[in-house]
Amino acid sequence: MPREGKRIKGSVGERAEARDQLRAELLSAARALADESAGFDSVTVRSVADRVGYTAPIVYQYFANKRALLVGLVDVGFAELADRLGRAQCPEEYARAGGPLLAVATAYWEFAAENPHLYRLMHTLSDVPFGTAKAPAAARECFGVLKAAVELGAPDHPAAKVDDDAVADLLWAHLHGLVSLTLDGRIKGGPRRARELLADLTVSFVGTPLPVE
Amino acid sequence: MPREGKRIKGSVGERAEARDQLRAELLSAARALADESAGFDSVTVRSVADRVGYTAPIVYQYFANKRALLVGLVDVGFAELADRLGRAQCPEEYARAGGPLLAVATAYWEFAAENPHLYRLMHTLSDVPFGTAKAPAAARECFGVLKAAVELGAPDHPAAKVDDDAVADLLWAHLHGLVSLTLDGRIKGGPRRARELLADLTVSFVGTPLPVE
DNA sequence: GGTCGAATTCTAACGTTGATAGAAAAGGAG
DNA sequence: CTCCTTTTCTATCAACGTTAGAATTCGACC
Repeated sequence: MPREGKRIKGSVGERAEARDQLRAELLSAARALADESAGFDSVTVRSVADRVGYTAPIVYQYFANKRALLVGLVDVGFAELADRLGRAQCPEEYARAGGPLLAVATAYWEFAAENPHLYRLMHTLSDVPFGTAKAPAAARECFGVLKAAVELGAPDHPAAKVDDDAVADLLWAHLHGLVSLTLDGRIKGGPRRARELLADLTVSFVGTPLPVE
Repeated sequence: MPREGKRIKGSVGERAEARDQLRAELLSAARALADESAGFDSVTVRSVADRVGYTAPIVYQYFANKRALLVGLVDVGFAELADRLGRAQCPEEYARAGGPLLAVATAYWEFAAENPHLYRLMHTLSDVPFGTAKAPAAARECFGVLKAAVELGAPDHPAAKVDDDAVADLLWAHLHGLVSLTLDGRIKGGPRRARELLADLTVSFVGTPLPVE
């Protein structure tokens, strides 16, 4: 869709708005290009600019460099993931899915399945750490949902003795591990079977009774 | 270290040997460059060739393209991981580490900690699937070790009902998830705390007794 | 309403990268 | 000593990220 108005114009307020919109269009363009071809390797600065009807240098009016553009997309990704997880975080969804863990795990899985390239980018782009502070707000939000689910769904997990966040960290790691290996084609049987494993992941996470002798 | 003999020479048999050695040197050079700077992004065909005392086109005498060179390194990585896991797979190590799962998990963790860039490459380079067949032999070997450990260490895992490999798949996913997030700097507290989580991962994997009421 | 100035966008170019073609050089075989 | 194969390099290409500076456009002010 080549731009119609082409140049950004209007009063100061209108321009600020138009600038925000073009920034968003650049992000969408990059995302769309990654989806249409095979991943973000084939997304070039020129192709992104082309798709919104501009030439390459326009990108640098909105992002410091290509990497910043991709980091912008990572933020979008976490925002969408947070939204999806948030919608799973309510008693109705907990009940419908069969428990807090399953509800949250399913939401996580579905986001990754519907946005494989974006998901991969979110974990491929290094130096976007979010150990504690400095993390994108959306990422902390995601973590919060996982933590809430874990407190209800696996209150007696052994990792709880490490600290308050440990169990949620572990759940995130488990989800990411399964999703990541699946996207990489490293789980035999593909997404279908991996989806089954996801259910058992949550089952084992709440704690399996040891055989009583 | 610029080459000394420079040109490959000698009788037919000697040349085959020398070719194999140069191939290995190219792989080592790429690996070393990744370790010295920050990851494989800064590894260029020219820099690899330079490091072994040749010019860029030499690489294409040994690998179809840059990607093939990196895939070669992935194979090296899985071979080393298989070796390390294999050394953990014996009754002595099982006992020393506190069970088969801990032994295997520790070996996995240590490999990743000592070779972060290579580990990342092994999971970043897409289209190197090993769902079932076609997988590098070393990767199947790794899986075999995990499977053996799981059969001893978590015989009653709920995922066992999916199929024979399900529990091992899950363990691999859990290990990869924690390692991967740690390398990405996404676990607060860094490797130190993540290492603790690893222990609890295995504890919860064998099955936590539910509180008996 | 015409002019000024700031904002926006493009053209042109640079250095680097992966990759290829073809020339050059080197060594074994007869 | 000459030939022929193998090995290696020089030169070059197109594509990429990025930047400088020119050109254009439009709102604002007199």
